[in-house]
Amino acid sequence: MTKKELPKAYDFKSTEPRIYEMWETGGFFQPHNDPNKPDFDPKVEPFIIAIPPPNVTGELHIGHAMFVSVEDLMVRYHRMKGYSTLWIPGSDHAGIATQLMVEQNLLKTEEVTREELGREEFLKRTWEWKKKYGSIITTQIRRLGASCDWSRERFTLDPGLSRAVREAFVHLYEKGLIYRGPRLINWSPGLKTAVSDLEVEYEEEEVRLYYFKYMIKDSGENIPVATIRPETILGDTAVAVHPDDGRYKKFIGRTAVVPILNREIPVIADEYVSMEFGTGALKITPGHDPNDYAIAHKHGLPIISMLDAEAKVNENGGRYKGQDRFEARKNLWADMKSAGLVIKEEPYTTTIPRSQRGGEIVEPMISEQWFVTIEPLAKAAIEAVRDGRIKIVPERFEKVYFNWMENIKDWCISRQLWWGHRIPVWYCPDGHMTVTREDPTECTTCHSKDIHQDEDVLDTWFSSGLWPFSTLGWPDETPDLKYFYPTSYMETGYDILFFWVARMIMSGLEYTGKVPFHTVYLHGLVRDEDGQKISKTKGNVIDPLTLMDEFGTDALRFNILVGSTPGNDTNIGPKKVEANRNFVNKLWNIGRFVISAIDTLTPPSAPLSQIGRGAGGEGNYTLADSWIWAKLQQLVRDVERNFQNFQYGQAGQQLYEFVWSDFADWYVEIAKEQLKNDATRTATVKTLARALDMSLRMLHPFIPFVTEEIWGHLRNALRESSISSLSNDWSHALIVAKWPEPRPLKDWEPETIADFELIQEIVRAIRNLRAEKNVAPSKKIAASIAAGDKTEVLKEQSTVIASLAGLNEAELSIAALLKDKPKDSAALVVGSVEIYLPLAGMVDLAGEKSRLEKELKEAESHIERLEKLLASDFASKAPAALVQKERDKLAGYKDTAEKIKAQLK
RNA sequence: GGUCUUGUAGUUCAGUUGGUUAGAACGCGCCGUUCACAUCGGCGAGGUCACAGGUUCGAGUCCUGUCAAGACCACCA
Repeated sequence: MTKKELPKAYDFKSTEPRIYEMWETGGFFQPHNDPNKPDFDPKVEPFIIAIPPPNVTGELHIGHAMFVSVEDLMVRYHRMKGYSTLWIPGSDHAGIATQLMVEQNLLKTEEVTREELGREEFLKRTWEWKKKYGSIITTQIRRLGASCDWSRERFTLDPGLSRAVREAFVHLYEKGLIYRGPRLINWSPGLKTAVSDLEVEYEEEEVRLYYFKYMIKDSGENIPVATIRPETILGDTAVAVHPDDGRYKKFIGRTAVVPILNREIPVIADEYVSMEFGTGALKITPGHDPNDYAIAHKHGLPIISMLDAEAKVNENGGRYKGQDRFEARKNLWADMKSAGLVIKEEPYTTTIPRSQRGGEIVEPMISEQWFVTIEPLAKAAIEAVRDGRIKIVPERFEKVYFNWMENIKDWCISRQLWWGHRIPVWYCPDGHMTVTREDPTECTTCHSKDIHQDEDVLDTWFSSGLWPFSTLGWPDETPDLKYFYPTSYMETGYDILFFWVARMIMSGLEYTGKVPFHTVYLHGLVRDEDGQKISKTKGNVIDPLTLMDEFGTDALRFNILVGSTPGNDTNIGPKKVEANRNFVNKLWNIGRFVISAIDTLTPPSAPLSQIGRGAGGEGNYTLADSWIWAKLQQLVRDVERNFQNFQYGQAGQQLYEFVWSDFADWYVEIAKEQLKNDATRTATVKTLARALDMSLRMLHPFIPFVTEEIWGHLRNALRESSISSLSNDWSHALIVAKWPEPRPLKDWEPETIADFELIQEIVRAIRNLRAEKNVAPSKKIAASIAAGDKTEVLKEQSTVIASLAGLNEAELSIAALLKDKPKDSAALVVGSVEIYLPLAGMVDLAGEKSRLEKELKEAESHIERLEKLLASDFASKAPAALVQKERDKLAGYKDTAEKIKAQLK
């Protein structure tokens, strides 16, 4: 193999597709322990996530990037940990969304409506549409690096999943938990279908409140009533007042007259009516208002529907028949005005129900629909979270979950659409219902062959609710279902906790008897760079594809994953992604450096002594080698802890800081010196390689492409080198490499870190002074250091100190004590170490005294603070180790202060 | 009306069970490019952790209240 020069900048454009192809064709996305294969081992622990299925005709948006990034991170982590890992992908038929899209397209291209086309032909066209555009979203999800097992891809309208839907429906029906009947539901006039309570959004809007007179029959008296929907007067069946209301008591039991229609309706008393609000009297329209509906039931009032499917007034509306609801509102009000029934109208702010999909105002209407009796299902679902079988992360959403579940209402599952699972109920002319798992040929009650299927389809969420098990083969006891169910994590946005998560829990428990997953992880929503909610009208839409084109997938993923916490919203924007692109490039260049060090490694000319600790156990390791190794062990422990606590952002942050601040800024710089030296070269290369290797492993779930690419180069370089024995885990791709396991803290680690930190402080202090005094970075200067008991450590590190601080090593003297205080020098005190830089002739030393005085003042303020602290109850009540730490600090500051004072003399 | 979240540097955010000099990124100022990386390096400025109480030896962190921003649920016509 020839050594290729790696480019200076990481080329994600050519790398990403190549790496993904390698993973996918290499079979790395499939569980290594496949229950369908003969060598299956049931003892290996599975880890599985079912993807939140995107809409089949949708296009990638930032929300997809969010969940794909988080789930891919979880999946890659567990895969590297050795779990038999499966991320099962798929898409959702998305009834309303898809049907609307196809309808609109038909109208535009062929100028036909779906009604003109007919149900069968329309469905044929929709399937064609799905075939044509359904792969766009999955291609785009691949671009994000998703390591899903595409061989197990599912679609909610697949035969298998449709069978699951059928089974679920029949199961509920047979159990008596599904019923059909006329009920007051939310009707979307534009879509001409019922929608569930969840699909209605309430928004505060400025409307008008209309006051008018309800005339009492055979008298000149009236009851004033207010409404925001005057057209519903046409459907009134009562006027209600509070039983104790002195103003209206006398009218209770009398008859009121509906304006214009002159229908006679009773005046009733009900405590629901608030005396304080409005006029204190309420018109009752049971056919078009949920509260009125309840009152009508209580009082046995008739229920009148006065709107048709398109929200036009029907035959019950007299002369307004055929008019649109808003037109009728205007006309009826005008007529009432002429009739002298109008009192006034005024502006009013209230919440208006609008369709989540179409945005139009939803009308409560009486309609024949299918419902699921939800209470028993909800009870079991509440229990599962309460007793800990399901854990929700972050925990606070459990409260939200309980609150919703405890107040849940029956679920309207029928939709007047064509694209979806048709309700598996057949009717015969006598009205018998046949509900079976297989399509029937006759009525099961009267054996009539003249049967027809219900026209409606099921709510899309009915099938999505089965997703964790329907994708695994349920209702069949497939090997996948047996091994992988219940699934592990359910990862999704908190915005669909009710829509989807709650329903999966109810369905899972009801149909499989098991929880569908043991952990729910809820991520936040994506906001723009300034924390603003993303919306098309604001024009701040963030296109993940553009960001990936410009900065690469890894950069986008890192932005999404780092700096966010579970359940909290995350900000994303070009600036941030750019910063992460820089990190990816930094990592790439560390990789280039390490690889070139390996490639140019020559064996030492003489045998080496064995000192120090580091990447390969005992060896010829320097302080820096041991230090970076100790830091790396600490990092492994921190990252592991954060992963266990779902603190992925924190883990990513720590990795970022380690790579850039510790590894690149310090260790790599020192390694440059150590590589020049025969005695330290081999251990340095080993350390470089191992530190890079472990960083790549831990970063892989965050930024899979660049880590895989560097790792491949690193592996190749090591294979050809004399240190190929460094790790036994180099045979496969990084995606299946072993996750670094944390080791307990070793005794030598804290001291090593402390010693190295002293070196860092000395270097920083010198750099600082140089910058302050404007000493040119290229200018090598001399230095004398009085190091006290740190003399030995510092002497060992003299080359390092000299190279990092820009000193001339030949003119660097380190001793426990300096016989003579160098003249005309700038003095620095770092802890107990004194540093003299003879800058006379180069810079003006006049400011030295005041600089030292400033530092003395600072040290003294610390001394004062710590003495106070140690004199307080802290000394007696705080843990001893902590007190000792503060005592040590105090001693350090005192030492520093003494030394500065000596300088000032 | 109920529940919840957030309030930390100019901006956007981290800050794990309370531990005593509060961090990052971007931005800003100064200096620097043969030596892995200008998609870079060095140095620096910038915060009374919204406010007021309380618990504690000790509070950005826990409790109570206030203010501000936001979310969700439920809603009186």
